Amino acid sequence: MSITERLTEGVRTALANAGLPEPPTCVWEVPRQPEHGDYATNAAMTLARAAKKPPRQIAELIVKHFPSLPEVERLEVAGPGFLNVFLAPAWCAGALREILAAGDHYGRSEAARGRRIRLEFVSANPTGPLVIVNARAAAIGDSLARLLRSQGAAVTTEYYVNDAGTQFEALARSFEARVLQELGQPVPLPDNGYPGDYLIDLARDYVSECRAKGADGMQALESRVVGSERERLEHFGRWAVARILEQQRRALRDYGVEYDVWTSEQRDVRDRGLAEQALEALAARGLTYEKDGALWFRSTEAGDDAGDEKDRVLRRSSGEVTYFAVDIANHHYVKFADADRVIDLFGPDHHGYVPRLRAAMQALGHPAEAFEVLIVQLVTLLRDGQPVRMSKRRGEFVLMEELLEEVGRDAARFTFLTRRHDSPLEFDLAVATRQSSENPVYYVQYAHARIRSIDRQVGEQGIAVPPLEKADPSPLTAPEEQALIKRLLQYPEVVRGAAQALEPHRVAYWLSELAAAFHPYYKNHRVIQDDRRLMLARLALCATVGRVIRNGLELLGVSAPESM
RNA sequence: GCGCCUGUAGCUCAGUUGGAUAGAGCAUCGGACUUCUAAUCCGAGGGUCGCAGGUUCGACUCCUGCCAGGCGCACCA
Repeated sequence: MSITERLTEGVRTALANAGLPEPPTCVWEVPRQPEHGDYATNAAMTLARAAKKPPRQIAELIVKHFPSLPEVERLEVAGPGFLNVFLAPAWCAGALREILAAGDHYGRSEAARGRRIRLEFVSANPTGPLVIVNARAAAIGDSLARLLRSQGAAVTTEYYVNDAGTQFEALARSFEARVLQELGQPVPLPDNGYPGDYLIDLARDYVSECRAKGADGMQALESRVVGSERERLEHFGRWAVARILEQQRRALRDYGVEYDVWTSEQRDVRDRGLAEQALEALAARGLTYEKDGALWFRSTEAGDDAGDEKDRVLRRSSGEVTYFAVDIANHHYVKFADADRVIDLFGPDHHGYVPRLRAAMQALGHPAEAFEVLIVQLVTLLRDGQPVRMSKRRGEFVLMEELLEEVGRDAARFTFLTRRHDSPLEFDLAVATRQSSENPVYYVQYAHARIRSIDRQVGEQGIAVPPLEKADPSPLTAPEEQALIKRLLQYPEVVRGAAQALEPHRVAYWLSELAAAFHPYYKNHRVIQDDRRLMLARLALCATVGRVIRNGLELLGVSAPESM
């Protein structure tokens, strides 16, 4: 049980003893000012109306009837009715040993045990390489998966491959044109084609691979380019998608992001006839109608509050199902098949699409809270203060690989994770590169490296150290030491809060604060010294800080270096 | 025109689900290395929380209306 849970229990007991009603919730916060205690609650103020007593009086009653707990040194009533809790130093120091014993388990919980979560992120069209905003979504999505798993949830991460439909065809046509150009034929790039140089490179690869197979290969190629349109698009499209997907997968792997599932729109949804099945399910609920030869979804009736009060097409008059229809099927039959909660990370260009998808999910019987969409806002890339224009269509962009090369994986991930996902982000490449040594990520990592360095010194000096989780922490009486320990005790609740709110940036900020508490301590107090009892206690404290930094950085997918 | 996101220190961003005197990093200025790593530490300056109302014991946080920027409003995805 966490500290705040214990405190909440104490408050409830006190209220019961005092004959007062219980609050619906008891929210604890860590006050900004140390003199306001280690934890504070406004329970008395929220109770004032129901109890018909002034807040301060209620708080006094809580203090009077509060049970004796080993965690608590004293309680104070302050301000308009705050209840401030001061933790007992001896208990805090003792908790250090429990953290060390918990090891990489510290910060984990079973709060989400039994929850099955499907988490989709990045899912860029397989029509080009990944770019910077994809790196942002990858960092957030991957960290979310780690956070949710740390709370016991069974998370399946998914990359949805949009390998069908209009954009797939555009890619296929563009690639075919590049192949023909490579063969010396002066064919133009189609309208709405993809002009990027990467397709020229791919076409060159394609042709040289055919050539490498000798006469057979070239013959196969020649028969391909004269096939029916459907055959040609299928062949060139599949080939290009497979290559581009492989590039994307490699870039993500270099970034430390691996997926559990790569869903193919064509293979896993369309070929299984799930779209038609979804349309029937909606029709059975009376939520579709025919108009102008097309099949429509009664979006507004189903709760689509996008504001434009328009119904949405599910099947075009041409007979083709829309992306929307396929997506409904994907969510309903594929994602929800083995999950009770579905989370999608979308770009801001898709936010208008969310209400209709949400409406469709609810129409198909999924509770509103079971389907969540996080909008990951755009990254404005600056180079020397000037915005870098990016357009996949015009073939101008900064690749995810280039970002990694310039600023590094850890710095890139940490930077993305120090912003809320729904906040637009400015990323100045020149600044990030030039000032990389002053990036907050290095501040946190350096704290870890310093701790490791102490361990190395201990080893080199031949100092015998018994298992630190059994060390006596009572010599840790300095204010900085007490403050560090109390901060370490907050970690599990920070992680839980971040997981619950789907906000990994909370962990990143908290780690910076932990490092900010450690560095001055390191400066002012020598760990290795003659007083053996004190040294062992400090070694235990440092080991705990190092452990928590490792655990926290792991949740962000950032490495904890042994030395820097 | 309608909808979504954003607006907090010179810059980039946090702000604990409505709490106490609004914070961090960078940048600027001034100090600290004979000692476990100076990618560090100590100190200083810097604010009409876009604007105006409202809700209440209390508002950066919630509501309404404006202003500014970004994005979206297809039988595209």
